[in-house]
Amino acid sequence: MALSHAILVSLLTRPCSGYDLAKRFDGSVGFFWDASHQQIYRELAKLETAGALQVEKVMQDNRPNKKLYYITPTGEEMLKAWMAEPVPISTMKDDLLVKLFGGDLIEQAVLLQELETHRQQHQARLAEYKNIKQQFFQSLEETSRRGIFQYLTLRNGIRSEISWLSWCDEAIAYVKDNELPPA
Amino acid sequence: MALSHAILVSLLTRPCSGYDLAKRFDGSVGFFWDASHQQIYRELAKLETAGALQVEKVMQDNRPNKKLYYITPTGEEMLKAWMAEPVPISTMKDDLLVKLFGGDLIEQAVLLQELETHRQQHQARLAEYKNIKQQFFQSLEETSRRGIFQYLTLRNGIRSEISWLSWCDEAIAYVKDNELPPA
DNA sequence: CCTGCCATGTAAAAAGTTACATGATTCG
DNA sequence: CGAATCATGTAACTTTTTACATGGCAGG
Repeated sequence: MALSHAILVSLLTRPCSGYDLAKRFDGSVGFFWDASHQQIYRELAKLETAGALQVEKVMQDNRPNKKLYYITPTGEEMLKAWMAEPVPISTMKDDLLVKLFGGDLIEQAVLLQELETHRQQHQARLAEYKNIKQQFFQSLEETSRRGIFQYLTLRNGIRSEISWLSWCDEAIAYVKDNELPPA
Repeated sequence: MALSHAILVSLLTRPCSGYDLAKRFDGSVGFFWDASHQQIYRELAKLETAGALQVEKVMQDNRPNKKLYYITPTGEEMLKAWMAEPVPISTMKDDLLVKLFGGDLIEQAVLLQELETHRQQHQARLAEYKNIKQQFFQSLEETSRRGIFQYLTLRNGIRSEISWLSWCDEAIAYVKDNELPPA
């Protein structure tokens, strides 16, 4: 049930439409929670029924009308209640590591290609994160408390990508040059 | 459908029962894939129907009988076929980061407690990983190729936990002492 | 003219979670 | 004597994924 909380927390910053939310889950919020637009629309409907959100229909010319979702006091209470409860540490699910575990089964060139593609994707994400940092967190002294909390989630993403990059290098060195990973 | 692949890759090392598999998904394989025993039993039945696995019933005294699952050539082909296909980089879902994003909503003492609990859990995982390294990867020169691939997945876990620990320190320093995170 | 953006959803299938269910043995 | 380990599953429910569905406007 944490998708609902991710939606609520995202709506704290600024009320928005399902479409906008979906884009956020592809950016900032997407650093720590992933959701498709289908999930989001369904969850928004549920949250509205539960009284956690209020909707305002916005008529538009030249483009489809949209629904703006606002978090209600009830919604904020729900979020706070959840935040007060301890949550378990997240579990991992990573296809690439499953592959690597059986890495000796396939042609090393194929595996190498895959590792290099992944390395590139992590690099791209890191660049994106650094970009956001430049754009929104130029001066931390002037950033609000809420902003700092959001910056901390960004820091987590940056650290994670750096960690992945170094790991990819290790793995690539082994597959490519048979270089043993560090002890 | 990647649970099936995680099971297959795990059965490459050694045929075993659903119960044993569940324990592995709580340890070594669990570093990169999480699954409950219910899921595993269901998936094993499916894989058997698909011809990817063969079962041998083992009668035992003093303890319940069990079913040993072996991967078949068909199963190995399925796994290889999947491994040859590129996989997307994994998406993240982390409750703690959702909480942190809205960190200013709750009492800082509560948040601090949560961060410290998580830090402890990451530390425990790291210790576990290092333990496995000591036990099974003492000498990499003498480790088989397959073993090195498995070691690489362990390295990923170790790197990830180290990264989390440093991040927790940053977050704790902010919540506790109002110390701004690094730019 | 075609692609992509804006904007909303439905429906079916697959995967994952939670709760229930059993029962002997071993260890402290 | 009680808890943990071994060993297997079923059933109901929730969540996620994948595919389908629509339609106007803007820019190259």
